[in-house]
Amino acid sequence: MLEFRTGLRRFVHWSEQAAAAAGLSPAVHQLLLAVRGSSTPGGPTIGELADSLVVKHHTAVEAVDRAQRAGLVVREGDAQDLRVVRVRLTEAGHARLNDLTAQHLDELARLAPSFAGLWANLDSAGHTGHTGYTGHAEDAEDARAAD
Amino acid sequence: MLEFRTGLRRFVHWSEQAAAAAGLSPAVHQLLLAVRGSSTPGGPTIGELADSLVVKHHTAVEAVDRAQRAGLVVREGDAQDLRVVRVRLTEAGHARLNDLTAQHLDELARLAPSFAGLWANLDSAGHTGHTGYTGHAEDAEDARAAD
DNA sequence: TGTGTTTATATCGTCATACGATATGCATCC
DNA sequence: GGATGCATATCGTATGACGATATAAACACA
Repeated sequence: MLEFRTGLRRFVHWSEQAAAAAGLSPAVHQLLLAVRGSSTPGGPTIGELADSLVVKHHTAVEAVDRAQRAGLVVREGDAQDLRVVRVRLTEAGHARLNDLTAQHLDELARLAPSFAGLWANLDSAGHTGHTGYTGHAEDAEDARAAD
Repeated sequence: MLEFRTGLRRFVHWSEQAAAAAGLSPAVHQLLLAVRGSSTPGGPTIGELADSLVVKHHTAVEAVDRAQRAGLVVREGDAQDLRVVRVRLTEAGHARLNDLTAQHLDELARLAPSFAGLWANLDSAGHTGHTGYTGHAEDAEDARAAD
């Protein structure tokens, strides 16, 4: 489990470094990914982005602010519902993102095999008596091993 | 890929909520896990912890400071090398951590199946022509799909 | 033994980012 | 056509990460 956590951290950390090297803050990078990954016609709304990034909407607002200031996305008002704002990638945004995506696919391909093994372990660990949370510290040694 | 990222985020976010509910800041929670997970006899050093958490050593120092102030770990000087400090969990630290670990195993067991599927996809995506990073934005559509 | 280099830990100031509380404007529904 | 609710935006605050820097012990070696 510690191994799993550390592996995850290493990937996230690596990803942030790569983004920084391309001149993107981690948050903006994630935002661009979320915008590109959206399947909503006309582009995602702020609320959808917040959901996708698992943050509150005002956090998404700030990320869009920064990305827009950097010229990577644009806000576009929705014609139907004047409350909603749709976010679209600019050409610059696309270009910046494509550079990073290729690198990420490579890195993930490199990591996937080791992670797959860890998942298998976690999966079986989950079926060996830990499915009932008691709130007590009855089996510290067992927990430590699993972790 | 966006799905993968979002899933990861959801897990991390969930984990932070669970830690907060137990009165632990995310950083301290991760620190306790790293201390417990260490196999170094006598307990991990600050440097080992920093490595395990994938942060700079002064970031680990701060986390240990906070955890120590909360009574969850103690610093112990090394007898051999007077420069190094070893970190050990207190009883309170163990107790707090055990509460959380049981929950985490449950949650991971719940998530493992869906993640396993995503890994399989990523694994194959990595072997279909993306192993050479060109630095150009030649195949935006392909990248978007993979992401 | 003395001096320079490396290693481990700690301190300081700063920055990015997330949050809660709150505000504003538009939509929708009796 | 008010009441109610939702999408977006603003403000102040807290956490946590970093680079630069400091201190002290260990080590290397003349």
